[in-house]
Amino acid sequence: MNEAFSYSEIDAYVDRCIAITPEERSFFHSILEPKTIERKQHLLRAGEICRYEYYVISGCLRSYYLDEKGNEVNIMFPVEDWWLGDLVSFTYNIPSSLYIEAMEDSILWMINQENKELLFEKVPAFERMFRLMIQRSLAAIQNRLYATIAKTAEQRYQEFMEKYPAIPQRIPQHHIASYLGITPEFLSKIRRKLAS
Amino acid sequence: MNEAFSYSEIDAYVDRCIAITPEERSFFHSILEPKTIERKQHLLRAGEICRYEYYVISGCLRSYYLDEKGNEVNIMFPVEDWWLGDLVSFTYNIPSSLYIEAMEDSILWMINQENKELLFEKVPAFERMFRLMIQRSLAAIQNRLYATIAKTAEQRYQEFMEKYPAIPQRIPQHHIASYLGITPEFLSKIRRKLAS
DNA sequence: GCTGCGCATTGAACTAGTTCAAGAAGTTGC
DNA sequence: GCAACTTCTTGAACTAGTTCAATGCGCAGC
Repeated sequence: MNEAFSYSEIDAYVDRCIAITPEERSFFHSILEPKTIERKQHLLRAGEICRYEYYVISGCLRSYYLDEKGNEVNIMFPVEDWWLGDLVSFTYNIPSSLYIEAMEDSILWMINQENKELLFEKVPAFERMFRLMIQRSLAAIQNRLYATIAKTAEQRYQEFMEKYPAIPQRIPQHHIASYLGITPEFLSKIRRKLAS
Repeated sequence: MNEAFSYSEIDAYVDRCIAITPEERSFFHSILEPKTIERKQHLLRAGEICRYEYYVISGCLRSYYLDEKGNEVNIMFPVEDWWLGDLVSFTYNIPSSLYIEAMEDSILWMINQENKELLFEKVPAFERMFRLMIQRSLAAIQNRLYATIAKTAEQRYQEFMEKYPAIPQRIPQHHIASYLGITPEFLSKIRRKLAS
């Protein structure tokens, strides 16, 4: 295996959530599979079943779906130290409605369903780690929903820039507009206004 | 304890998620505390720490927060067989930003943090049940976010009516407007248009 | 060093949704 | 049976955000 596949980042992630023994850690390592993906390639397409959950070692991706008019609607931009996948598709074995595209060449760990179950069985503490992870996702997406309902696009853009200052250097602006729920043209106008 | 506090609904909920032994079920019952609340009373207010998670045996509630302008923004309308609470406040022991108000006289089971941890320790299967519950919440709120970003208010209203046809009989229309992220006046206009 | 493409910007016309003020209708309290 | 309150509706003026078409700019390919 290539030395780019380091356990140190994901181990640090685990350690921030739960305490495990060296043996448990080895078992965890044994079920992780390495994955590389090139810029512009898709990790998942709508209609496919999401068979893995992914942890980003390095790189930057974009998950999105197509709305009824066929427009891409961006959901998140997973970067280093994030988990991604389509939880619903993964859990219930149903076709995903998401696309996941690499925005940069990216290096990931992945874990399949069967092994995830096996992990929960052997090391129940991981059930907690994944519960905490989902809980954080839930809190984040709740905040985003409330912002979308109750705040103007300008406020949402400013909050996005504060929360993810590094993303705009890695992701084209029209994708950020779609994430914010506005058109690229309107985002451009917001930026002009804020610049003055 | 009043006979209104029946275990049958919550037992059915548990059975749909996990398999447990009679002893485990008894232990689960032993940590449930009964709670009744009258219409217009608050179960939680912003600033308080949410010490319980609640399961609705009967009744109907409303969770909301106040936006920057002081407007109430409705989040959900928990009814029979739903869980509610402020997960973030409950988990991290931080002040909640939510209000929870009873829209009808309601009957609930509640479970506190300490006992929830104890439950996870004694019966790890419950860790799974709560993970599944959060996962479903996550999927639901994701759908709602995408609808809010990519669909018109009219579409969102129609989907709400399909998904929760019983709610409008229990909740005033202006609260539904706030849930949908629009003004009561505009919802009224949508209804007029759809009626014709 | 040109060609073509993806990306950001601009302006004008438009539409979805808001705000405010007023009025009607149903409900609750006493 | 009236008063007070809450809810829903309506219309007119307004604003946030969209759509469409055009322009310019940087940069990758050859």
